Amino acid sequence: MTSSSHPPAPALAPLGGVLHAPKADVDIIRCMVCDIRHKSLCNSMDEEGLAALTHSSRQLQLPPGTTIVEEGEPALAFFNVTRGTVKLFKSLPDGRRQITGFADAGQFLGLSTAQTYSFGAETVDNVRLCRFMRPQLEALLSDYPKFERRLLAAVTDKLAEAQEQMLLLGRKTAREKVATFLLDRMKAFHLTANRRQEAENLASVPMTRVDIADYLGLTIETVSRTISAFRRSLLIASAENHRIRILSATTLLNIASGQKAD
Amino acid sequence: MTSSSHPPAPALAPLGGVLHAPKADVDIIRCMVCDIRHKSLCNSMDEEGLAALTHSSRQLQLPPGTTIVEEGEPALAFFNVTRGTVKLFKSLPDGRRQITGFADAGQFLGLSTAQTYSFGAETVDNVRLCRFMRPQLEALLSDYPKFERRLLAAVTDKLAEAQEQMLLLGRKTAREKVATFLLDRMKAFHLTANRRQEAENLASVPMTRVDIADYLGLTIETVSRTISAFRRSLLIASAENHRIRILSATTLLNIASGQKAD
DNA sequence: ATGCAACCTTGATTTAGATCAAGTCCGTGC
DNA sequence: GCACGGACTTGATCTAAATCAAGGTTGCAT
Repeated sequence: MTSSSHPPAPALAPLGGVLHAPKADVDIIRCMVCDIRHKSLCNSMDEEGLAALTHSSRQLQLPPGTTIVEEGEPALAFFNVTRGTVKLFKSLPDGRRQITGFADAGQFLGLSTAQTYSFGAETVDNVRLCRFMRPQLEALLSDYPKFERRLLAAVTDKLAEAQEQMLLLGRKTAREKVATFLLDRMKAFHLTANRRQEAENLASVPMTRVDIADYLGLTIETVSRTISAFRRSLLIASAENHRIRILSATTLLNIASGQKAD
Repeated sequence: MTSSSHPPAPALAPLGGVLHAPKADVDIIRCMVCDIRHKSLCNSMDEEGLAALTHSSRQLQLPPGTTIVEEGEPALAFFNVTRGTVKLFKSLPDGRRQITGFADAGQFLGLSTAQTYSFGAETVDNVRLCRFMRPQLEALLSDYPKFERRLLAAVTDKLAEAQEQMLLLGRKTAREKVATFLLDRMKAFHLTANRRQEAENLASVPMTRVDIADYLGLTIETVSRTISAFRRSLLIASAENHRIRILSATTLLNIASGQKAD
């Protein structure tokens, strides 16, 4: 079994990275002009609610490899990703790591009922996110029932996703895992991209092979070999900017769901 | 990789199994006298709320192997388990199955934002549960903010559990998986048991080896061999009534968390 | 433009756990 | 009390993916 060690843990910025000095008169309408608002929790808010959201949060911009949440640290804040991709993970004492999910723009992270976070979170690429301190978040939940209901729905969806991922980790082959991953990254790109993609069938893969392996419960070598095999079979092709072009989504879908077809 | 086939699917009772003809005058205080109320969502309710819960739900009693929820069927109801153990699972078209969790007394199941259930659920042993139809559940959420907040917390906890299980499935060895499972079943038994256990260190294991294997992402043979090895090492011993006695919880804990100690 | 470092790919070999194959145990009905 | 069937155990063998081991790419800093 694998024992992927921690990444080099680059300069844990203490989350001070507030975006361009939040001039009150600019920041007051932040949520109202947010371009991914409609794809996030925030779409449950009316104008007044959006003002409250803006007040309750700070916007942060963080470079790749920044720690957002540290496993075991006090769970003080809740985050909404508005740009880029965040990885969530859990680790064993000896360094083995499981990435439990990637949060792309529009996704939240940081919920916890315990005093401390049971998981870690780190930026994959350049990330922008809104941080809500816990008391503020709780006030919002109480003041805006629609927001609370929306959060309940969002967590319920995350749970369904987690169950899907358990099926993948427990019962799929390496080939099936990688095919599933590529299709998921294509879906994520479709949801995330603003402009109707010049070319649809693209998947955004900003994470390294190590991250993919730790997400799929494989080693980097197996991930690399499997992707190479898909490329050789002309199911996918590389594209610029950490993108992969999906040449045959239907075939990948068959593979992902366990039909041995190819 | 495994290909555990479906269990014999015994006589899918159409969920008519209402407990002893619900005489209105008995059923009206059902929730008030419920002995596991304090261990469930329902502990968020005051007296009035409990009456509302009783009104909004029906109590069912189901024998082992009964289907509660069928993957892909309309998500019409939400359930609270009050007795026994339910297994939740997802399947691949070829029959491979992943059990995503066991719901013991006090746990809920059946939440979904989609029109249909993305998972199946089946009784493991004799199960008693309360069924809430979706419209009734939604009314409760709106009428009792504390209940909604409690549900949000419960789903958040389930998500944390799911992440822990992903770590197990993706990165733990067979030995570590089985040790983790046994400890979890001990915790579950402590939470569930009413009388302070005559002897503490017992784990309740009502499910078959097939279920355990499908939960841990292993085969029944590997589960069996690993349990035998633990027994030989005197870490555990069999007990009556589908119970296992944990002889060295600390050693199991070390194994479960990846220290190679024994 | 060059050299380094991180990341990725490919090949050879090993191994943990799957698969195949008998049994054994245990509870239930006759 | 016996035999049938389902659940479990144990052993022998196989294999998918891990591990070990080189290279090859790429992008950035000098």
